[in-house]
Amino acid sequence: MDGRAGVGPLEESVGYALKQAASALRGAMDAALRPVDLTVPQYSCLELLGQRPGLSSADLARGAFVTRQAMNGVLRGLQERGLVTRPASAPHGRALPTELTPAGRAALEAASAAVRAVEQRMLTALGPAARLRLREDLATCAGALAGPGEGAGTGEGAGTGEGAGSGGVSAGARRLRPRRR
Amino acid sequence: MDGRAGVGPLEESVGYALKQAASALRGAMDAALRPVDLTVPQYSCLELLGQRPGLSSADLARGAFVTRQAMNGVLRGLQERGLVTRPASAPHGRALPTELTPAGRAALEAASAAVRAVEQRMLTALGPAARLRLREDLATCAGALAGPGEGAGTGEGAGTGEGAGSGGVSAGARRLRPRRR
DNA sequence: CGACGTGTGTCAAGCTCTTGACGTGGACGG
DNA sequence: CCGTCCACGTCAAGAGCTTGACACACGTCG
Repeated sequence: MDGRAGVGPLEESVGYALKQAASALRGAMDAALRPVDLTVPQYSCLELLGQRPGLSSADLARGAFVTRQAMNGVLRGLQERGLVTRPASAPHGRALPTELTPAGRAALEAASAAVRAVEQRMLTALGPAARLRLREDLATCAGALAGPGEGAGTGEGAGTGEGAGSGGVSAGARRLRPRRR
Repeated sequence: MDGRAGVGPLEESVGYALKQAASALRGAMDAALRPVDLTVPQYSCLELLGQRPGLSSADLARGAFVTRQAMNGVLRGLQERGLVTRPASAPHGRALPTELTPAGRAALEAASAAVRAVEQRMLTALGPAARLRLREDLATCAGALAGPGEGAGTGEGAGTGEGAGSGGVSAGARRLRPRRR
């Protein structure tokens, strides 16, 4: 550990800072969710279902930034625990609308409180305006990265307004497996 | 997929936006690094070594936000490919200082260009001031999350200044699994 | 001088997630 | 009316990472 190498370009990279913050957030969330016996994907799933009941497995997967298979496994585990319910037959297409059970809602409430505390701690040094701007900038970055990779929606992506919502979870969440063809 | 459920609190959460941006960035980086036959951890390792030669495996692990074992596996693969060199015996402690080979430096150059392009695309809608502020805010968030596991107070400095550098990689890169005992 | 704590490298095991491919049900478009 | 395309769900396999535990070296303190 010599005193060489001050701050390199690494610390100047936004991507590195993003990875660092995401890693720290994930670790803190994992630690906070451990007492509730929930992993981060499981919590994401519950939170998604709490705010948008009736989502399908694929929608949840996109919302939690994992693959459909992973979300299916998570969903299966939650279902075995009695936290979510899925009808055996699809009412409309092939999508099975998932919903929270009372137990699931209770678990979500506890987990959400813990996660909210973590997020507050993360943002403790930032003012309200800075938080809002940070959120918007992150969404902008994600939107800018989602578009040109394959050629989906090109129009927006830069504005502060997130014009999503009509679809399942968020229009900007199409990554992680689209596979151009 | 009916047109229900506008934008929920999910879109208002900074943590969610952070996860979204990190996921998009990782996907884009993975796609950009595929032609070079490098994974994201491998690239992180090379980039770290390129900017701070002589780092040990543990230092690299902290810098890439993975465990020592994972970084050791990455390092082994890179060493087999002839991209990095590690002395068989430790000169000082037990730490083996790793360095880049010419081939590794060449691979790093190509990969770094691809990653830089991705980062530029990600930040295409943000001005220089916004980028700098985003980077600082992210570092602040990571710092605020790194310190207090659950015991320390909330009043952590976490200013914009990153007073790290003398040690391995960055002082803010706390352990991935401290596990107090 | 010897004991302790810290940090590092390594082995082994387990798990989760990703990648790849398949079959099926609905929605267009000819 | 039928063919094509797209989306959802599922199975199987593989790789990657994390967890847990061990042995060794250095610095420090009693």
